[in-house]
Amino acid sequence: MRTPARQRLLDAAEELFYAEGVHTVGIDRVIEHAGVARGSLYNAFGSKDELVRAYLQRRADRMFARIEAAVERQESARDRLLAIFDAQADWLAAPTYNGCAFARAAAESPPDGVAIACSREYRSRLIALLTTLATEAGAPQPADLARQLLLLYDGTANAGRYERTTIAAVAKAAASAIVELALDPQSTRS
Amino acid sequence: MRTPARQRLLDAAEELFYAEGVHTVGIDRVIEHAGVARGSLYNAFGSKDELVRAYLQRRADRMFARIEAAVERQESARDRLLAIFDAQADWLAAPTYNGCAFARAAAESPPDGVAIACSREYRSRLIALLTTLATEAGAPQPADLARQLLLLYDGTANAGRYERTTIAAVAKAAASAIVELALDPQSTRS
DNA sequence: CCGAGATTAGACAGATCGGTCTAGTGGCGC
DNA sequence: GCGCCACTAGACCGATCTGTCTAATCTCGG
Repeated sequence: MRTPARQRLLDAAEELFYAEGVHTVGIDRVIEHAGVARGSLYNAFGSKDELVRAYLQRRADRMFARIEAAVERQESARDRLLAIFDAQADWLAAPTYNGCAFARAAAESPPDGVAIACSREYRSRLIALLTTLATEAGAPQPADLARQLLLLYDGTANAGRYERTTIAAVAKAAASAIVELALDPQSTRS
Repeated sequence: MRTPARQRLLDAAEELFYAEGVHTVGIDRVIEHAGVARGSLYNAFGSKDELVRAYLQRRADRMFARIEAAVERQESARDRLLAIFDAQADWLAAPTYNGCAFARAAAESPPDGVAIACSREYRSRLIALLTTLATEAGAPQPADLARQLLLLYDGTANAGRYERTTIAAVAKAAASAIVELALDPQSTRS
């Protein structure tokens, strides 16, 4: 156990912050749940803000990796463009799902807070990925298609807080319709 | 000025809560901005939670009224179904727009908090309205279409916090595509 | 074996929070 | 004119928050 403190703190922070909100969960809750002393937190991160930043960045990396894995799992350009909704469906199926971590953290954050910055970065990464996939799928206006799909992705994450049973299927159906019309505006549906 | 206190409190609460977040803004900020004594707030509302509830309910009523007005402004069933995005475009155009008040308040709220309850109610009202409009438009599965459109509505409200310039047009285009395919699955696009 | 750095428990400070209470003031109906 | 009620200003309370500090303990490299 050479460096368990920082790791355990991150795990505890992610669990509590995501489940209950960044603002609601205090330092004491985090260190108690991590089984770590108060000083260790400030030694490792310096402030709560930095802990929040580390939590969001690690989560962004993990989510992005899973999205990319879902993309790689598909072969056709069209399926790859829709793969982000497969990853999202997995998250929605988890019993601990509680909406988009970034959207929720950003909602609590002042406009210049760390959560807003992390959300912006995550969003731009998603837009970049979706735009690339849309281009590869031959969309006439890949940037617009990417933004449309991101809207759906955002909305699904939010709606998932209220009903989690069938919303993923609804989202994917809507995404398919958008992609369909963007790629084959003139043809009939299969 | 027979009853200005409650009114001024609600106005101040809406302004501050929406701009900066329910949790961030304390009682002192609200009463200072309203120019009202501390006791008046507790005389009128009893607690901060009740002030939040009153704020969200009044906002829900106003937003819903404007959505319905936008619906009435349209004649064709298809345009009425899309009218909610016209109302949203108006909100997005306001310089003070800061995302969906309900989603943001809910993000700060514990699962059993008032904000979650208010959000649920607002969402169900929207779903009911959209389902009715989808039925009138002749959608084969009006409930699914309504949920798809609500996803887009949610996502647009969230994305509007980050880019407000052209997102409304992107959302309406996506909504049009969804409606198009839901109502005329076989025909070609106009 | 010993010393440096990480870690521990916990007291402590300063600020802010929601909420209560009191005393005084204003206007309006009767 | 008088009483009633809303309102005001502000002190006050207990809880909670982030962050600092101290002193003891543990671990591990040299």
